[in-house]
Amino acid sequence: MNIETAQYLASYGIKPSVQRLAVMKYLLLNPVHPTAEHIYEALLPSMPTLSRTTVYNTLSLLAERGAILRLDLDPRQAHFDGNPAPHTHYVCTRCGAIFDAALQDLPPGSSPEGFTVSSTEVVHKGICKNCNRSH
Amino acid sequence: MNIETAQYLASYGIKPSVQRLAVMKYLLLNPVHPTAEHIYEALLPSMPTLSRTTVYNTLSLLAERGAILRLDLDPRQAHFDGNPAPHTHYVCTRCGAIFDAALQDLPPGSSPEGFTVSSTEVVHKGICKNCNRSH
DNA sequence: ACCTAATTTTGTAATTATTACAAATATGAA
DNA sequence: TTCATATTTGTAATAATTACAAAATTAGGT
Repeated sequence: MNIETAQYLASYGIKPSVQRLAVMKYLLLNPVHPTAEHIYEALLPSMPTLSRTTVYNTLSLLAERGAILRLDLDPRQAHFDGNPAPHTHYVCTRCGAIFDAALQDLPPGSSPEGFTVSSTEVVHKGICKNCNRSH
Repeated sequence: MNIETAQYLASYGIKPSVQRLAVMKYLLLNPVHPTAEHIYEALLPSMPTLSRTTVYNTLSLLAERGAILRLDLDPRQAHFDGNPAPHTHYVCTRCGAIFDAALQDLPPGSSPEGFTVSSTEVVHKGICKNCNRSH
């Protein structure tokens, strides 16, 4: 598993380290779009010397190289997604739950002239099943 | 103009005040997706007693009632859009410029079961014409 | 116009996510 | 091992936003 993760990182030109592997592995195994703080707290028990700064640095590096996505789903803090393939997100504005869905092919948009698109994010906000039920 | 703006606010169930009219008018006249700080600094010269808190409160109220949009385009701070109709945004990751475009009809997405969508945001990130030119 | 109640604004202080930075540690090549 | 480089750590700074209470404004009833 570590070897696989190391290969995955290598495919994005990222040198492995204990911390980088842990963060990447956490994102792959927990597809809940966690925040930096969430990841830090989850890893701390098994890596007591881990620093918050390392988590932030690592997430920035991973996102920069395209191994993960940094999602602006929430004005308060960034969420991260171990699946770098573009896809659609459904965000419950009541409980904060985040659901994935396949990204439908968007109709060709009329981008501003000369604009080169590098990534596309589609976010649907609303109320999830659970929150709908408990009116 | 103030009367029109007041009517506009009223149509969203918002009582007018000097500050609310100023913020709303600023957003309508300056469709550049400003931040709260940007609006505060722009209005300050003509309203020296204006408080930052009022700008934040007003923007929250306007967004809550649907008179404006709060956009999560940028992890650092929220941007606001005086046009509450859903539309697509193109964000230049080099210079920060934001362009509008009509929202293409999205193909019917497979929302998670029981999820009620209330708003949809489509953001394309990339490099704008100007930044492309100055390689 | 006046009084009172309710709403809105103001200013300061707190909160919170994130970044800057320098020292400490770990890694890899020679 | 030794030296140079890359990475991690911890603390302090930054910056957007919110909490909150006091001051000011507004609206309705007399």
